[in-house]
Amino acid sequence: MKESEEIIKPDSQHFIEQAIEKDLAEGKNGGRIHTRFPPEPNGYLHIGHAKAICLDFGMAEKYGGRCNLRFDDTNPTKEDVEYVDSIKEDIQWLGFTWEDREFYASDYFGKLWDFAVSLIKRGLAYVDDQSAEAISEQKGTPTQPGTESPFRNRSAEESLDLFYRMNEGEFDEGSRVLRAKIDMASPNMHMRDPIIYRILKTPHHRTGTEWKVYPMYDFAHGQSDYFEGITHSLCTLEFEVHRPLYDWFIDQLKTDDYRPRQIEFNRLNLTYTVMSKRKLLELVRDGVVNGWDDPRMPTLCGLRRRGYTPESVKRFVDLIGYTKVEAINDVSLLEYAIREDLNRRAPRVFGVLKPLKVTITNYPSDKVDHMEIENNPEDETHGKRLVPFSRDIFIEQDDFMENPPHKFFRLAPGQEVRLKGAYIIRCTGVVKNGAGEVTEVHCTYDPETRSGGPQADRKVKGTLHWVSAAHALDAEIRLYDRLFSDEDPSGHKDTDPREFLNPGSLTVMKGCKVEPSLADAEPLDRFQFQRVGYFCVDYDSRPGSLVFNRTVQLKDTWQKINK
RNA sequence: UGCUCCGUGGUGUAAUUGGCAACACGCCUGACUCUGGAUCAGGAAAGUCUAGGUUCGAGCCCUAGCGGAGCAACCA
Repeated sequence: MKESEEIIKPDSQHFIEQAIEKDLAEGKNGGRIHTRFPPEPNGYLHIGHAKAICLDFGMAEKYGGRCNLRFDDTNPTKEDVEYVDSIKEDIQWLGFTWEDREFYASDYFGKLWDFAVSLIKRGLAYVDDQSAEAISEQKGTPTQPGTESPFRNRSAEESLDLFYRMNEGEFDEGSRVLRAKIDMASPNMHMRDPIIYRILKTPHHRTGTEWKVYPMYDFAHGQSDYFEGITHSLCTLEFEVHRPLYDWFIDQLKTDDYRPRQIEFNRLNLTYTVMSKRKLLELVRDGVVNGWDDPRMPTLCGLRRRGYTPESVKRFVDLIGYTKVEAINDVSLLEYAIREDLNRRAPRVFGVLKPLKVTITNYPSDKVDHMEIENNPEDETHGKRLVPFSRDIFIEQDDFMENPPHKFFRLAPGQEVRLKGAYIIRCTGVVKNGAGEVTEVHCTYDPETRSGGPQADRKVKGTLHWVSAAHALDAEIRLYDRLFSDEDPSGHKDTDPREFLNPGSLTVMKGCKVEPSLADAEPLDRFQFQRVGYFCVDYDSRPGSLVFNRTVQLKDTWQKINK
């Protein structure tokens, strides 16, 4: 009688949700929630960015707010429109939208300039004429305070004049910078009169040659947040020490109660790969992989080409959570996420990677039958398809052994197996080549055992996938393994991650045989090759020369037993 | 010899905010199965980095230590 008392325990909240709810409860920022995803357009997005994207857009969604897309394009020497487009594509692929809120830090160059001018006038910024080396030396070290620049106390008028001339192109790159005047003795290195503007004469991908000075990250990020009305600026842990500076600039800028708040969370690390843009760029540049979208890459375009679904990526991100602990997440959890998703939605088909010819000696040579086979045993609404069956078929080489070990449930001389969706066959003999290798297997079939037939329920140990030799389509199948053989390739101080590159990360299989229903498969179509794994049609695939990528193997108990 | 952050099964996270350490992945058993997949049932696995303290009671609060990470680009 107490059914209604069942305890509905809300999902536990991570620390950022807790912080947001506390801000909401305290009535901060008028109850508004506004986040932003701020990539620098200098590379392709990877799964670590997906973690940030899911948080930024996810928090906005959950609390009825908005999330802006903002390109952090303050360094024209590294950035390019090529990246802008790919970033937008990847965010959309994940299923998030920024609607019309596509912004650029470069949109604010004017406002940022005005703010810098204001700081100079208030005696809070100055132009420093020293070299990068001199400034760096005066900065001190984490354990020693810095010393003040000889230009630190020059007049606001002089700094202002110089700052204007810097932007007119009068001075060379590196000859002068604008610095915030804070505290050269601060225990926080970032507060030791940080450089906020530098001279850069490379044209900017959006503003061209309009500017000769560009704001540094620290001078652009918080202020951009402020200009956009961002309430929660979520970023990764390494920016923790930047937060006092973020707050310092906001303090100089704010005019009322509104203020954006930076909160840091742990970056995503995955086992057996590298995640820094720099290292990924090197792999691409040096041809270690075939581009940013190589299916072995942890980039979103790589995962997409590999056959990952956006849902599986989001599910994975959801599983790992957000904390402040620097963790390394197991790729096998990612693989679990894609298997879970594809198990539910991927149509089953037959694909034979290493074909072994089987002749069913008592099956008429001119007969072709069509077997009706379910597309997905998990969900009968996926319907059925017809698969041609004939006297000559291919099975997987691994599914036959002349001298099988104990517990080998597959085909062997004298043994019976079921051909999935067709008949039970018995091996009656083998044909060998000169080297003594089995090149063909002879079997007989039992017509009574046809699926749905009178003897269909007869138990046999194994069920094999197969394709009719005359009807099968040739395919190239690319098998992928981990790019690195070490769990944490960048975790070794004195060893280049490349020392751990896995030479077998790509295996190209040619002459594979797949069932004819795959003739019209298009790039990115996903299938389960039954008993083998999940596969996805590659961009290189053409009608008549199909190419598949293996997304992930099926769990394979037999393989495990054999180890 | 500084500052900031972080230490919970193998891994990633929880713990009603001071009240019986839980969940997922992985692993092991068994059942079922026309995928050695999936599914279902069960199991092993941490006593919360260490030492003190506060408290009736500490994973949670305090102190000290140990360990790890980040911080000295005119990168973000």
